[in-house]
Amino acid sequence: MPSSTVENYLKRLFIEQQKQPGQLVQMGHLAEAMKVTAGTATSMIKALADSGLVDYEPRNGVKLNVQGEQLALHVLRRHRLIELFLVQILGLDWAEVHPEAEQLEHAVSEKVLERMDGLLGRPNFDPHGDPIPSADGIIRKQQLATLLNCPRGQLMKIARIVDQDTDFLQFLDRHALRPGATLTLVHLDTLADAVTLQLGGERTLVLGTRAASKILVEPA
Amino acid sequence: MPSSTVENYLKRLFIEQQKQPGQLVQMGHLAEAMKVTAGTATSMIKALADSGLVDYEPRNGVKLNVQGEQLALHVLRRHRLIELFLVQILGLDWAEVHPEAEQLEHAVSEKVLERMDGLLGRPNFDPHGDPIPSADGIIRKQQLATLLNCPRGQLMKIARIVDQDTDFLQFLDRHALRPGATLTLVHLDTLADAVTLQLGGERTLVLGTRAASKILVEPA
DNA sequence: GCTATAATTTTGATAGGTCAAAATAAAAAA
DNA sequence: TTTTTTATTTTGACCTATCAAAATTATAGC
Ligand SMILES: [Mn+2]
Ligand SMILES: [Mn+2]
Ligand SMILES: [Mn+2]
Ligand SMILES: [Mn+2]
Repeated sequence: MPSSTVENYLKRLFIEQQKQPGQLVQMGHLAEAMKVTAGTATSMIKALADSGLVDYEPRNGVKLNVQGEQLALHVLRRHRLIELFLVQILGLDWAEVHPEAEQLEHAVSEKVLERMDGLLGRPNFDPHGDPIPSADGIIRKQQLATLLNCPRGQLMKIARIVDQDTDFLQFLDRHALRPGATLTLVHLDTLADAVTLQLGGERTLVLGTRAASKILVEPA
Repeated sequence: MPSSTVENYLKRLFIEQQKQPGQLVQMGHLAEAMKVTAGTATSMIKALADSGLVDYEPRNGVKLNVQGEQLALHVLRRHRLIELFLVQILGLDWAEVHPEAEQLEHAVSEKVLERMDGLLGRPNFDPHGDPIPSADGIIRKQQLATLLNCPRGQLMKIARIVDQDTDFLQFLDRHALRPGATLTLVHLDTLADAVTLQLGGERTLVLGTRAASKILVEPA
């Protein structure tokens, strides 16, 4: 049985790998993401390599192998199902479920997870629009535009938010920018580094490109 | 924040203390209950004493102090509320929720617990009939008879089962012996070390005194 | 009161995770 | 091609939790 530390590393590796497909994850990058020192990351990765969960190229980087990826997807499934459960069944705020799920994902058994899944009606997406891997470890990868590269002047629907920071999510929530909400990209000003959005009614909102790139949309 | 190991020791101390009120819990007894060696228990208890959670008399035994007891009650509350949640909301079997709760009790936040409590309607008892401590750490102590010392020939209601072993609980369940069920103590045979029970209908059941003493009842 | 026995505590080790600081290797700059 | 900078790995330590085995009490028996 993998420890929760191991589960966290695997999950993190999967997520970082997806951001730069094909490439190895650098030690420094991993250490930063896990909030540990580089030396700690190195020794952990060596242990994971010994357990046959990752391919490690010293001084080069690391990637999940097939077995590690399956495990990571399993943890990710638990995390995301739990998030949805907390929102749908217990009525927690979607902006604050991430840290809760971060703990619970290591404590929930297969049996309990299966019940949650059933109760939720075998959902495909979590409250942030992140896809939920299937029980057999398959994840649908979506091809979504960001608010920076989506068509201008066209009504779009928010599909996913790729940031788990509670304060950021609460900010979005205050402007009703949640998965499912619709909006239009009015203007992208590269010099000002900002986008102008048309929300419901007359409301207009200006976001910096950093923030805008975290909002993934699809045609409404 | 106490580690889950610390939480488990405190909970165990509380439960063992209740079995022999007033007395100190012996190291050997604690070690046995925690399934660790005596040396491990000793060093853990010394650590708990240093953290100001228990009163430790070397060579004599240990007991929770006020602070430790509050913490223990808090863990017990989490454990029991979770058990009820698993049965009522997720539909798990009451015979198998204990080990699940044993993990979840360390991962559930106050916020999540509060939602569970609300959803369950502020319950007072868990699926085994164990009382659930209140949020401010008060536990009602019940004065219940066992199937060994309850009045004979009188209809009794099962109030509580004081054993968490899944196989034993499933055995009870097969005979419909669950909290809330009614039955009559027909005969207690001290020589045969057994009791004869009258269940619903014509059904009769003979239990050894060891098993019978784990079934707590009250007048129906 | 002395001895055998049982319970408890100590000691020395190990495993998992972590950090700070030193050593090393690779990449970039000069 | 050297030198400097940056990233990675190693080393030495520490903390929590655990065990096995040795040392130390207490307790009971005689
Ligand atoms: Mn986690
Ligand atoms: Mn999510
Ligand atoms: Mn526990
Ligand atoms: Mn219970």
